[in-house]
Amino acid sequence: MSKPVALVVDDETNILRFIRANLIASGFEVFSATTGTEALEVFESSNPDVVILDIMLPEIDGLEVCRRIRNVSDVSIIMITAKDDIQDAVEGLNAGADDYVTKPFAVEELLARVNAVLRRAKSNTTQTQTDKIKLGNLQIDLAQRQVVVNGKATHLTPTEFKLLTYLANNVDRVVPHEEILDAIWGEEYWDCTHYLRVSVGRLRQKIETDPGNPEYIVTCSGVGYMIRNVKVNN
Amino acid sequence: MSKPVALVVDDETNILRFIRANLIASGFEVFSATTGTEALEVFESSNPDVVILDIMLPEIDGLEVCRRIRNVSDVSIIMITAKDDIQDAVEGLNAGADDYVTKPFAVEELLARVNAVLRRAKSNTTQTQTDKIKLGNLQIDLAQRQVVVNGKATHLTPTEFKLLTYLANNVDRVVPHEEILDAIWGEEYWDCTHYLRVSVGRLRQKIETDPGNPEYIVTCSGVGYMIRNVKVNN
DNA sequence: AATATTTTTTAAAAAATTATTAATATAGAA
DNA sequence: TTCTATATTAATAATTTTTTAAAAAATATT
Repeated sequence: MSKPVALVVDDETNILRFIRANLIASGFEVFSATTGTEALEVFESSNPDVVILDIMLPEIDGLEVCRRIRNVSDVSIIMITAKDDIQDAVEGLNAGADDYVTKPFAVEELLARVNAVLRRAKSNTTQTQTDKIKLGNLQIDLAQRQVVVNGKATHLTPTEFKLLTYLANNVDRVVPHEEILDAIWGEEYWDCTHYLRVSVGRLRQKIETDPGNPEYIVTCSGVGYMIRNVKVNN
Repeated sequence: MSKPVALVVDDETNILRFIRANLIASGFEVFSATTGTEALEVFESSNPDVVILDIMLPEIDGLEVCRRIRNVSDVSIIMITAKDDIQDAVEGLNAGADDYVTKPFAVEELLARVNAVLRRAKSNTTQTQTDKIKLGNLQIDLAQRQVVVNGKATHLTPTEFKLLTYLANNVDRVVPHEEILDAIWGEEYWDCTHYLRVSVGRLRQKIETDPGNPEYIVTCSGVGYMIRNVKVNN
């Protein structure tokens, strides 16, 4: 593999330079940004393996940047937060960060976190992330975030896509409502089966030949949903 | 299923009483301890589903208790830590805790965490539990929540499924009506043998070759039902 | 064998769960 | 800002599952 790519976002240029230098010394290719808006732009173009993100930022704050990145990517994110501000850290994790370090920090600590997070990310991707999942006549293209049903490309909304891939990663297993809600909407939504129902309904409209008699996503009354690897005859 | 068991460890007896009361109100069976040493003893004997653990404890501190429990068990552990002490929280998670709440906390928050942690733990076990039970020509597919009889898959309703797996986990033993009702419907239904009869009837329709002369689920008049591991000749 | 008890079967009513639809709210993009 | 796509919410229709009750069959008891 070539050099890992890091994106560092901090408005204090001293700190930014400092982190940059150390990451480069550790063998990273480093991009940087000093505002939230710039961060999102650079993120698009640099496609980093890890993002190091200060919470205090002008324009769009770090939490918001984190959420937006999370919306479109599973990249590793480490937040930098002021010491003793546990609230920030917790919010960061809720917004989808993988870890955080408190300011001021020793470089070694930051590097250790970065490496730990990358290690975890790597072991996850080798396990789960093939870039295409096939289920009968259904193809899920994880990279392009679209599905191909009977050869026809179909656009899915973010929620629909997450829902479909979650189920697809658990083929032939009834996944309980709670678990799906946990995974897609977040733990605090475990109760909101109605969200799930509406989304499953829309997803069926898009991927099932006859949405009223679903082939792929079958419902298990009282329990949850299961996606089936349907047999096709060719 | 019977009540979930919680172990609460705190040296401040006011807080302890407070948490106890709320957990009991939420349907938990609660054990408690006020020191680290006592906590480890009670843990052994009570075998709880979740441990709520204050970090500040006399004798052995909460972190150490957490580590020692982790050494021998995968039970869910929630740490209670002083507000703003982010270091504690981080160490707690490193020591193997599943979550933490900061003091002072609202009861609702603690209960929400407890339930979230238990939900996660539960969904993990359903995933890992062996995914098939075989009894002669009968296969119970735990992941897909269906039975396969002579190669033909049949869908089961929640009650039917619970009933069948309960019996299957007690092969070749007559399970008394009362016990089944306790386990499937709940202890307040121990009396409702008619529910059981109807359900057994429907289950037989689905799994027996000749429901009138059941091979698998045999009835023991006046006592209960037994599922048999029938021999097949191949 | 006759009677009582227990169990099975059946069907209908009731309850719970799920699907569908449409209106409203929200977020991101032009 | 306004526009567009998406998500949430709520109401209602459809379906599935459970409960209830009663009659028929089987089993046990006297």
